[in-house]
Amino acid sequence: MFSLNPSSGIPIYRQIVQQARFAIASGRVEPGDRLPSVRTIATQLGVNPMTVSKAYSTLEQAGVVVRHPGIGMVVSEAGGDPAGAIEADAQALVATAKQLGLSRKELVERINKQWEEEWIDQPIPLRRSR
Amino acid sequence: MFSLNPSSGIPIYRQIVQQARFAIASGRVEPGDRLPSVRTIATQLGVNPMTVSKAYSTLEQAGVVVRHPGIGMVVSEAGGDPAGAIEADAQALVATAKQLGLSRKELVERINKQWEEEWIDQPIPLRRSR
DNA sequence: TTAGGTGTATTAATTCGACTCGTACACTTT
DNA sequence: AAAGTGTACGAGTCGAATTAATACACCTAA
Repeated sequence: MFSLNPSSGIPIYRQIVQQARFAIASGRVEPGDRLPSVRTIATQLGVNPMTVSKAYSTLEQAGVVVRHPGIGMVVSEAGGDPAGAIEADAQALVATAKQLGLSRKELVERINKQWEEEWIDQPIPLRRSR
Repeated sequence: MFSLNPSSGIPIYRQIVQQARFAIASGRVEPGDRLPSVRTIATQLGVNPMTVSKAYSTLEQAGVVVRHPGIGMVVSEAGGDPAGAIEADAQALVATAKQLGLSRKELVERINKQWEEEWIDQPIPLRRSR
């Protein structure tokens, strides 16, 4: 279910997060399904359990997954509401834009522009430059 | 013209960049005006000239300012596109949104919503240019 | 020409956060 | 209990970002 791309430069725990998200988005895993245990994945990937745990914590934080003590991580009903997770970023952006005197319209334009320039994170990572 | 907030955790050179941008956005400094010399600011803030230089380089890179050899840094004609200042925030937001599987439309909606709710201290009175 | 101004290339020291891992622990199921 | 679940805590490593010291190239104005 999970695999690593060591040469990607992308942190292990993020690769796990991405792949889990992709698995859910594609329907390969459905709400109510259990994800593999921390140790299962850790052994499979040759990685420390804590690293996998960090990935799971991230997913839980995002509401993608629910922790069931003694059982494991289960995909949540909605698969997580994305809106909450971007709250902080959105807030920062709007605040800065207002300080600079940008209009709402101009800000939205900027977002649209950025949207096209930006890559979509794929399960198989790509090189990002800045 | 410039001041530092040591407890903010924001790097010195970025504080300078930010303040210069606000000064321009608010009309306190206009296109054609000269910014204080590197050493003037450095002395005033008790900082190394290179730190100020880095701020200026950043501004030049963004097209906010033009380098006049032997003279100094002068605010460019357009004063730079204010939208450039939110580049970083916009990028972060879009990246997060995409990772969460949000559509462009949904993201824009979120922004609009945030725009209504948000009102934060605005350090500097603003003036829309152009 | 030269004195005094401009910004900066180079290099190095330092800080700081992200990432990973080892270990031990609390907890639930069976 | 025994065997499974996830995790708190701490330490180690690594690299990027930040700041500084110094010396330099350049332009202006007298």
